Amino acid sequence: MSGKEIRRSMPLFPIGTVMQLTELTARQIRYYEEHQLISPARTDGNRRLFSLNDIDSLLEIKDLIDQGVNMAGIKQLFLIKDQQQQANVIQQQAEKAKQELTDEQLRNLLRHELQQAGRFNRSSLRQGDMSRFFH
Amino acid sequence: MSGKEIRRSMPLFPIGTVMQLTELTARQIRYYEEHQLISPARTDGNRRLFSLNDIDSLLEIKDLIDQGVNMAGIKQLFLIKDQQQQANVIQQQAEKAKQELTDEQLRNLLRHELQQAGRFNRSSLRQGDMSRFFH
DNA sequence: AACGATATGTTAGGTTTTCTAACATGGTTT
DNA sequence: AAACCATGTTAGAAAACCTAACATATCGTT
Repeated sequence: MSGKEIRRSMPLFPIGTVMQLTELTARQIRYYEEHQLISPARTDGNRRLFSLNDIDSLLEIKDLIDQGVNMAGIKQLFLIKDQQQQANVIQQQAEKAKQELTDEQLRNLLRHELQQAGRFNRSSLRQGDMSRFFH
Repeated sequence: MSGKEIRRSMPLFPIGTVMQLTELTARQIRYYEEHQLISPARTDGNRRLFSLNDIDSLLEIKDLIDQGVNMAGIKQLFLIKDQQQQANVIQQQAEKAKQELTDEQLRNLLRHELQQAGRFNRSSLRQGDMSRFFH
């Protein structure tokens, strides 16, 4: 339950490993970083550490480059993808919020009804109290 | 479908990353390797590269050491665990083989029965042929 | 209490990997 | 042809890692 699991965003891999995993050269990887397509973390000693997400991005970049897309194009595509993801997150949050709100409302409703019932009971208990006929 | 996915046995992490992930010192990690509790791969330049499995093992080792188990004990525990896993694999293979055999047998049975039925039909068609009463 | 073994720390010297920065180059675009 | 883009190549420096050796604290055993 602590920070043991490996998250997709954890900086784990040195550039050498990433080179093998992606079949990109160090030069290419650094160039793509230079153009802000990725933002690998750094060690205290200034060495790059890549996450699984970074590797995914690099593989996407590689694909797109193979298809003739240039840096600017890839940047735009990534922006749009981010926006979509952002939209998805918001969508999910909204959904969740709605769900929670519905629950909340349900609880309110329930409480309200109980109170109503309570009044009812009270008034029904205090038989003979005609104050309810006056405002 | 190619070798893209990250397997638990892939050598990926340098010792520095593993140190952070496991909170073990380099000295400890190398010592455990010396005692053959792990066998990380090496780069061409002789640097250790650890897999997710290695990291799992190291976390287990850490746990066991915290519980007072020594190298020899851990080695035995790992041996037993390996044997059990091995047994499980064999068990699964047996199960699978049995399944396949059963299917095969079923097919054989079916064929056999059809042949029998065929004979039956034939014989029933060739009414008057009494050879079946002789051996 | 002394001893030896175990697990780990520490240090030293050497090698590999990675870093930045600069310049080189082949293909495109203008 | 000139400029640009993506990448290669090189050089020098720094970080990370390697092995090997020696140091040390904590044990269990004698």
